[in-house]
Amino acid sequence: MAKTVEQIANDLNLSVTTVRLVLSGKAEQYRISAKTQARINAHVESYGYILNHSARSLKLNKTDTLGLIVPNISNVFFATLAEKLELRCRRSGYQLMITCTYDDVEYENKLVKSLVARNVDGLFIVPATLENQQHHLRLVKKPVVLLDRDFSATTTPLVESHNYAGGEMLADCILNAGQLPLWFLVGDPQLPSIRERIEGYQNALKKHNVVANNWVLTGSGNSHDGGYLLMNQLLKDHGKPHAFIASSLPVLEGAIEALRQQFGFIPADINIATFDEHPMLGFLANNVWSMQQDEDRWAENAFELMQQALDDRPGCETIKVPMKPIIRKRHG
Amino acid sequence: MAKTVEQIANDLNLSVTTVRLVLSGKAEQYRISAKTQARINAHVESYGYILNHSARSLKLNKTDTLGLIVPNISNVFFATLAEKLELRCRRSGYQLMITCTYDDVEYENKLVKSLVARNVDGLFIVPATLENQQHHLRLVKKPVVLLDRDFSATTTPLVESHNYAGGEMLADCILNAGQLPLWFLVGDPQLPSIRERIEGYQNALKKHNVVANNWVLTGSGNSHDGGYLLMNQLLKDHGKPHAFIASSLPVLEGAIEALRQQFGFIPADINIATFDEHPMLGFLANNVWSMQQDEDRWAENAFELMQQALDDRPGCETIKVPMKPIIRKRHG
DNA sequence: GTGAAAGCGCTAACAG
DNA sequence: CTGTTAGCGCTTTCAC
Repeated sequence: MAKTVEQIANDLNLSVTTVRLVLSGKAEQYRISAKTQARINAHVESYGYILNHSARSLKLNKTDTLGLIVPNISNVFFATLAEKLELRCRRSGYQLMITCTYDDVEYENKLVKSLVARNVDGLFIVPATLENQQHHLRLVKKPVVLLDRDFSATTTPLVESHNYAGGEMLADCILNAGQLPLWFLVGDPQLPSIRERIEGYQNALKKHNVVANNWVLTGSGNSHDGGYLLMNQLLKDHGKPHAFIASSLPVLEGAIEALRQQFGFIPADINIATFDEHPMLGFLANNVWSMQQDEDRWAENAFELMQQALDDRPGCETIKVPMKPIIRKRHG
Repeated sequence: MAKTVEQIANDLNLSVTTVRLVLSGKAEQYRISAKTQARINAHVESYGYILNHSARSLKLNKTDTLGLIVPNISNVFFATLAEKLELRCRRSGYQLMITCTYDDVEYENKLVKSLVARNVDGLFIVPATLENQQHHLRLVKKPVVLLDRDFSATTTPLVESHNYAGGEMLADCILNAGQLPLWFLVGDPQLPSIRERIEGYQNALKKHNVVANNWVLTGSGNSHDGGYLLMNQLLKDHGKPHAFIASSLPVLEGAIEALRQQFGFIPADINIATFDEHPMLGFLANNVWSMQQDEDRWAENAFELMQQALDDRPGCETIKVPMKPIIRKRHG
């Protein structure tokens, strides 16, 4: 496996320029003789050639690589988003570097630094906090597109779901089914996306002329354990709920586990709503409403914003992607 | 933001060596004067410094980056594996580059090339086929660790689950519950891992003195749709099953959907077993046995093998990681 | 049609 | 304790 252009040139007694021109498909343009082309092609055929990106990017100061920083990738939403975004980037010749912070703010800062050091051409980031976000924007001189969390205080391009409308729509669906109170189990009330969902929910209540009395239960952490604790608290204080909304799938998982543990089974008459969609929601016997986020459109929009920034056509849009309700009706 | 070491050196009227030594923490070792150190640190404090990895890797011919190629990352197992592996790599100072093939063999080859061009120090690969695997091993001169699929015909290090034992154990569990026939819905019978699971299952039947009569149903594709078609075929040919095993979660999802569609609900008396674990399996009212793969140990072992190869202590082990059964008993 | 050479930012070896 | 220099493989510019 011949390595460098120079080696090929030496082997063939040609100059690097000549070899480069045919390797980069500009043979015709510079009218390299057919014989020379053939010699070079034959050599590559037998020894191979793989361009050295490190050298290229050192020279050109670009890597054709973009970075993605998400909290974690075992979360289906982020996993799907990462996948779609990788596909979209690749379609335009970029390799996407997917990394996770594991909800560690320190780690997140380090990741940004690591990716910048690796000379990525741009960065997609789901920031954990406003402070993190500002840290990144200060540090990174390359294009940045923020995802999922609008802490505002910035003119950086951003893509998120239309959380307010989503919250309202989801609450609306389940309110139409008529059971009250409608609890809202919230994993992480600090996040702007979650706050918007809560506001949407509250507006739906208002439109239905329902007076809520502290039906929003907030806990610590957008996780299985968070949901478990929230549901146990709910059971203890108010008994079996008739209807509830979970702020995310992990929270729902925990909540369901608490129910199972309390009753020995999952009471099928509880109306359940959740943000994010997963085929396994079909495993529940209950009425289930889920609010699906459209990762395809996220990816498309996020890449479009990145492309603009890379092309030096600034733009500082915030794009809100609509969510879509999925309905699973209980039997009978 | 001062950029290069050389710039800092110029600004401060020092030489690059001096600056480098303090930047790389070797100030004490080379007894750089406290004053010089202070000047340099102050400069970095105010203007910042981020090492240029492209230049470093061009010089050292290493990138401190490892590549991971999996079929897709929206599959929980691979997502979790990727996450654990990223953590493990990072713990030893490597950045992991996670990429997906989307089950496209051409794409897989391109990815290998792309990562090699980007000069990764080593590659973790879940190969789609034997041909792919051999293609990669021929092309890649860097260390490779194979994952999940033992097409054999190689002496390359490999990590997989102990699929035979897992298949046997899972079948054993559900056979103890006593309902026959015990169907096996298989998404992708070509894969060596799946074949081993089938063999384990068959051995369990033998040990239970059960004579099976074509209870293994194979379809096309390890996917939701694959499972859906398999279950519909089963329903058509043999009516409602009493017990079945799904070869993976996507297959199970499809199978459950078919059941729901047929009966309007999921008959809770069907005994269900599946490979791979997910908290949402707890949403089912049925008896559910799942076989959990231990991603932590996968990550640990895979990195260990990689480390060995990077250190030039070859080794050509195949490591089989045990699986663990999770049992969810139906109420009452 | 082909060649020669500079330089991207870093590291390592050697020189004082 | 600090400075100088060559060179990693590529691209670009200019020269013949």
